Amino acid sequence: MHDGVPIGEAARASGVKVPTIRYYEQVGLLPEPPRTEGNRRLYGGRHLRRLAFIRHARELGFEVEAIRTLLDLQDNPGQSCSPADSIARLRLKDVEERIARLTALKAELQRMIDGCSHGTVADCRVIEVLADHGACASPTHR
Amino acid sequence: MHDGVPIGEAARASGVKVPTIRYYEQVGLLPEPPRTEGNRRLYGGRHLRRLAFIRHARELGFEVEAIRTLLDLQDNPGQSCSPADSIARLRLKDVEERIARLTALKAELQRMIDGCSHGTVADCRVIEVLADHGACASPTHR
DNA sequence: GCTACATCCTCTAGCGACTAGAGGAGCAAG
DNA sequence: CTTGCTCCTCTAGTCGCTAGAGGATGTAGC
Repeated sequence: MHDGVPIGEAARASGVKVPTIRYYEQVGLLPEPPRTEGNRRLYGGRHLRRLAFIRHARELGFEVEAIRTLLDLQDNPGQSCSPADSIARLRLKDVEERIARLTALKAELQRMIDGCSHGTVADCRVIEVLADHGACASPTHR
Repeated sequence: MHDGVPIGEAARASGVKVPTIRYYEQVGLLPEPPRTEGNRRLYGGRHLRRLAFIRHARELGFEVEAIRTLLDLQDNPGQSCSPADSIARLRLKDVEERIARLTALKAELQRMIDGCSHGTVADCRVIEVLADHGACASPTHR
């Protein structure tokens, strides 16, 4: 029965950097852990699990505000999960939109690069396309 | 022969917001235009073309620093275009990586959402997957 | 006990690319 | 001459951290 691990070990265990952990505490995602006599944070299993949750959610691109809501839901498991569901759906929609935009960008960049004759800037396709949107395939990127 | 348009019209013409145009001037992407007696900026064709260039480059996701280089190149058209080429290639690589990551995320989010039984949080798949990375298909997202 | 060194603490400031807002001046139309 | 729009400068805020200063605490070896 020990009373917890220091922040450095929590960082190693979770893959979240030490200052980031303190930042999560500061913005209220992670509750303040107990401290040692010497004022050092001691993280127990509950904190470590919450930290893992946060990290995973951040990896999936959820914003801090969304994670706050998701954590609230996790704390009250009797509620309907539809808020969680809709947060995830919104996130999915966002990801899909990004993919679509980036795919269009990719095509445009590829066209730019493929058309480059490796001469001087004067007849560089990259510069030309940037200067003249009309020379661009997709008028609606971004 | 007129001497230029005010910033609001430049904004409408370019699709760049007024404060953003001023910001570009501040960080040195857009040269300071002449002013009227009443101290208002007046943009001529040269400025508007440069603004369009910047906008298009930003839409393609180039960073301000990269755009600075690209504009320098455009100003000296006798040089080799290989710096422009390599900036564009780096950008393409970045876009490709993002697409790959987002595609993995999309799959994970989809799985989450599809598994959601729309009951309570207690057995919500969304919350569960976030809490337990082991339940996640791709351990290497992001 | 003493020294070295790692780890921890708080606090402030910086990143990129804007965006928002305060507080005021200029200008065109009625 | 007033209304209402556009414009000006300036500062501060956004997001999610990250870096660094300056100091306290903890641990291992001698």
